[in-house]
Amino acid sequence: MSDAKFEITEFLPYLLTMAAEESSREFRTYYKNEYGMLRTEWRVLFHLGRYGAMTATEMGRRSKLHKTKISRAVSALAKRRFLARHKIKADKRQELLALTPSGQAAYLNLSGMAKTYNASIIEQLSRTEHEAILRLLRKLSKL
Amino acid sequence: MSDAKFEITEFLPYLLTMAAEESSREFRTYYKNEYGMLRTEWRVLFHLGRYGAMTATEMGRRSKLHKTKISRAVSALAKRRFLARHKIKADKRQELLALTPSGQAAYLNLSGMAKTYNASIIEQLSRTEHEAILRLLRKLSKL
DNA sequence: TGATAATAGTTGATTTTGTAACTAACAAGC
DNA sequence: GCTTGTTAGTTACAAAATCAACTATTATCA
Repeated sequence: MSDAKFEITEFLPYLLTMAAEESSREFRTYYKNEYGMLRTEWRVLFHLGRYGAMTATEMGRRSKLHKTKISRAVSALAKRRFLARHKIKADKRQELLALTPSGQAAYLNLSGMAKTYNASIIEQLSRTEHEAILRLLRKLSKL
Repeated sequence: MSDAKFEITEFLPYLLTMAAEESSREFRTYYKNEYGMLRTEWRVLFHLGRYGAMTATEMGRRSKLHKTKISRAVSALAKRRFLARHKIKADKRQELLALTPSGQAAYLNLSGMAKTYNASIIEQLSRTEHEAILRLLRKLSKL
């Protein structure tokens, strides 16, 4: 950088956005073509599959998705029977969201693909690079 | 990773998206609050400021933005007099886009802020980390 | 108790994006 | 010239994201 003109390819928000879009776009074909899911739906599915049944609020806390996005994703997934809503007796406002068997199957399939896809990116990096990148991304994304 | 359960915080498309959103969100306040710009508009402004006047097609090639996005951003910037369109005699389909003085001023201000903002992120990293990250991001974003 | 506030989740209106179709101008070949 | 194909850029419509307002329920506390 020093005092040369500022290049956009040095600007991290820009680079991150491009890299995120590119890598997400590629993975998107899996959940979109095979299950007709949107990204938010895939994320909700993932969270339920990976961390078990939870309420929408808990989902929001974990996934950092806005409640309206979650609400719509849950409706879409419920309509296609990937998840079911269960009433909670103690509090009628809440409902427990849980994957159905076909939701489970979709989760297993997609998360397997995610793992493979991820590995294919990571194998291009050295161990040190990989660790540095995870550290930075986690810090930046405030996870 | 090995054979433990796959965590979403290891999944690069997810981490990149979160980090991109977080870092972009923060910078967005600058061009949004002070100039009422959208991200695409800021990018167009940046490209004109940094690389000089060019046509919309050339802008698309450099910025990797879709022509409809560029078209709309240019309209918005032209309406607010940040840029002006100049006819090209040799080809009536094209027009040269160039910043006006107030567009120049906005560019100088915002790119200065971008540089500072970027430096504040980078200073948290070692030189090796910084280089590793730039390399990965440029590779992933296919720049 | 009963009034007020807070929480869970949904819905609607507005804005922004994405995709495709379109118009106008130029290029190439006959 | 005339037909066909390309290219530059805009517009229209659909999909999605964002933000605010809303309903229903539970919590707080005088």
